[in-house]
Amino acid sequence: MIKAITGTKDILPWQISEWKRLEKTVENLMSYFNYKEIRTPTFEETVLFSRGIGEATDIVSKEMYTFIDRSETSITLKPEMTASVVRAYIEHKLSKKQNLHKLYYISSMYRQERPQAGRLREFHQFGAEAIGSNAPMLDAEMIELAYSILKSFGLKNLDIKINSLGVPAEREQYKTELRNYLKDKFELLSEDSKKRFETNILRIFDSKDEKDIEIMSEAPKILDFLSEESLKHFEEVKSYLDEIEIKYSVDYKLVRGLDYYTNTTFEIVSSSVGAQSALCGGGRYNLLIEQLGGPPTPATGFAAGMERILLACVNEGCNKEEEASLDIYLVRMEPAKKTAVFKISNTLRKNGLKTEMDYLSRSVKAQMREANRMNARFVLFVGGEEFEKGSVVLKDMETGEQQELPAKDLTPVISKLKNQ
RNA sequence: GUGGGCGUAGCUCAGCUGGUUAGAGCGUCUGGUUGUGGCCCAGAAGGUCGUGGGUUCAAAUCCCAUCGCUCACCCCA
Repeated sequence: MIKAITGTKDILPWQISEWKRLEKTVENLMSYFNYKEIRTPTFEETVLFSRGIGEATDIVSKEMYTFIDRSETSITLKPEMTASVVRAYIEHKLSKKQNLHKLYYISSMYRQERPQAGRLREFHQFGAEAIGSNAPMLDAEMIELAYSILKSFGLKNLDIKINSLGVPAEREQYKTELRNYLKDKFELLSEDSKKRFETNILRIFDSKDEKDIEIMSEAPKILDFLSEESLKHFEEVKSYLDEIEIKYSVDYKLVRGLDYYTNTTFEIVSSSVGAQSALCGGGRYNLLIEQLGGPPTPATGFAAGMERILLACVNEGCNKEEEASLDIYLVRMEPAKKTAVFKISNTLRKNGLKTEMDYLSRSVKAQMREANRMNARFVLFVGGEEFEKGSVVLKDMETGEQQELPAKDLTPVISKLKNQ
């Protein structure tokens, strides 16, 4: 049996309604905040991501789906959207069009990680990017937007965590300080953290090792290394959140894994999913546009994992079962009436009625069971002595009432169904 | 990449101190008088017991390998 590739999933018909509900929620809120949708290709030149996200990050160094195509170009399936959106922003010279662009997307992403609860190799994200302003208000709006979508979808048990990573110079100084602090404690660190000491020292804060946590609780904090300006930006973001009464906690351990973040970073976590509890993450990236060859442009954004949101929703019981519905089911009483039924279905469907019939030559009883299972509002019997007289019989599946109607002119049936 | 758990019917699972034709519930299908659903009743279909090897008179059951799923680490959304 051929199976779906590891880490990919089919979304089956009965799961679609929740996906659509989430997509609609996203579209709604995005429009309230005046974000415009953007769609970019599924794959890009590899260099876009290696340069944008950072060569040393896990995503680039070991998780990308990269291949050489027939024209010898190195292609990569997008592992995230920000780099692509920025590429489009630069390529189409959007900065010339207007100062600020507020963009959103809903799309699939690809990363070759080991699958687990809330983590797939092909997964879906929605997100927003506001390119062209350094206003702390926009950072706050970004958090408000992400939070509003999750709330509006029906999620509870959410926590917002924010932090500031400052600008690169400040961060470098902090890293140096951190290295000094950890130097004589190095041997006490876990094996993973020893590696992180070299690769990405900030990530040691993320460690779940008890000893590491103990060591890091005494470590210097990034907020103490921020400049006046960075600190002011951070304070403003917080005050805007306070103004609109959005609760958050400052988490100096919140370190994003992508290289391009500057100043504000945030994450929204849920206690309703497994270990992969971050439903949403984002922050400011003021240097990325320039780094990718565009004009120096400040920007901020976020991305949210749709599978995780859906999972949290199921675990919280906030999902809404959509009742299957059918306006009318046509029951064929004798095999010979096939053509008549087919013609009637054509008329009803042309008039905008959800119509179904039997394709398996089953008994009347079986057809009725089917109509019931499909939750048909009405059943129309075609055949028998009534049909000989030129009539069809309409049955209301709720009340059980039946009435004879002329087969030639189905207008009364149609208007009855449309009016109810 | 590392570690734990699990692979028996479409689904959820039982059976696993080795022993005749491998079970249940749900679902599906067909019937319960000429042409009518839901509830109820009856019957039926449906399984290479993940795959390959080994031990044995005998393997779903024990051993090994392999593949897959899953959870966690890692990382991230």
